[in-house]
Amino acid sequence: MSDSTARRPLRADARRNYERILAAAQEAFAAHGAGASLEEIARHAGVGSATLHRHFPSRRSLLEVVFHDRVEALCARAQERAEESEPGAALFSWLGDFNAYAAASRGLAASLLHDGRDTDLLQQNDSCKMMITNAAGELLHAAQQAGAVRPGVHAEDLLTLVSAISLATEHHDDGRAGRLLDIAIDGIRPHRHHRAATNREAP
Amino acid sequence: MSDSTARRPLRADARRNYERILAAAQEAFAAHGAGASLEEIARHAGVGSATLHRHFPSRRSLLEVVFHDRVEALCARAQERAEESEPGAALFSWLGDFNAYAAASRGLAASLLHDGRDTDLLQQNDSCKMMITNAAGELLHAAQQAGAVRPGVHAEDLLTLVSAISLATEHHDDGRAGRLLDIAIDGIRPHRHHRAATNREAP
DNA sequence: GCATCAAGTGGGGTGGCTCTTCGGTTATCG
DNA sequence: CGATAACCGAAGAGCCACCCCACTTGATGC
Repeated sequence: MSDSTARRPLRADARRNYERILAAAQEAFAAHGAGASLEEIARHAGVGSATLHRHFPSRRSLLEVVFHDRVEALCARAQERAEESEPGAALFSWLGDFNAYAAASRGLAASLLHDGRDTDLLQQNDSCKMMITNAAGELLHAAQQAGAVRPGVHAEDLLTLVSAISLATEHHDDGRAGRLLDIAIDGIRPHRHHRAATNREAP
Repeated sequence: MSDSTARRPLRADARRNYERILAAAQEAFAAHGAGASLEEIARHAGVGSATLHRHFPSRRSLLEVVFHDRVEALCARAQERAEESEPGAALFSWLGDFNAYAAASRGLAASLLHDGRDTDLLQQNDSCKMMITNAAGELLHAAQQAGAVRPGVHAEDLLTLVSAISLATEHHDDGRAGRLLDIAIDGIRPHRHHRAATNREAP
């Protein structure tokens, strides 16, 4: 194994500041979204902005750590869903979980879509995105095996879609997110025969 | 009718600057998205930033005018689609048009989702959003009448969904936008009888 | 205990952004 | 051609992310 988490014991005050920044960031992102002021976070944590930038070289790296625990819980939830339901239902209800998590912690969806322009070239450490993609991928694969989802759909596409929905509905308090998610879920269900081109069923 | 377009003849140099700013903005938004620097736009237009802010009090108002022509064309396209195809096909192909337009002019999708936080309270002049919502609404209504789209879907929801897809896929050059759009379209189609839970069609 | 010193810190600087103010310029009209 | 109101942009206020460097402090060996 690599020594990624404990490269060097990290001095006590440094660790303390690290945690303070994290707490302040969690609060700020929840209150003002993923674009919250980093300087404000540093101020609220009682450290200089230089300290924040040393611990977290980019806004993205901060988001990554802040959301890590939550993402881990979400992935664990995927496991539970897989065990307690049949594949199709497991995937669909987990997508609901995802949406709920994204709504509860603003900025998560934006962070997952990650616009690419932030870190420009280094994109190896987007562990959150990878964790979720993997979790979604397993549920999706099982659902496809069971015939509850049609084969053409890929995990990344699905994740992009629900992230996009969560991001777009972040500011609407009506049930829009749920309705759009339902549309998306119906959209990945298998086609039932595609009967004829035009249907002329009079209601 | 009101005198909205010609309240007062507008001095010649003012009109000239107005057009220059618009041209520079079009270019900048296309190059850097809806968040492009206003100062950079002013610089590139050869005017002071004060002039830009006088003509366009908010970023949103600038986006509105820049995209107005394009949006008008898109709405006209909706009319054409309605006349040349049956209702369902008209809506679905127009959604493709929408996506193509959004991809061609970056920032349009972001502008339509408009996050709300920009102008905060005054939202009466989002004419672009209204024009598109109306155009989509007509196509949608016709499609629902014809039974090609299920009744529960609302125009605003549909617009939010496709805007979200366009925005999320803005940075991906693979066919992701098209695939997600297909999912969305399948998602608004009427359920076909809901026959049994699992289908067992052997191909 | 205490001296040593690298790891860690934050004040302050740089440059960029949005948006406003205000004295000077200029198109327009009598 | 002169008056005047419309129009202009340089300069500045108040944000922001990010960086440099002299100073502080926790860890460690004696």
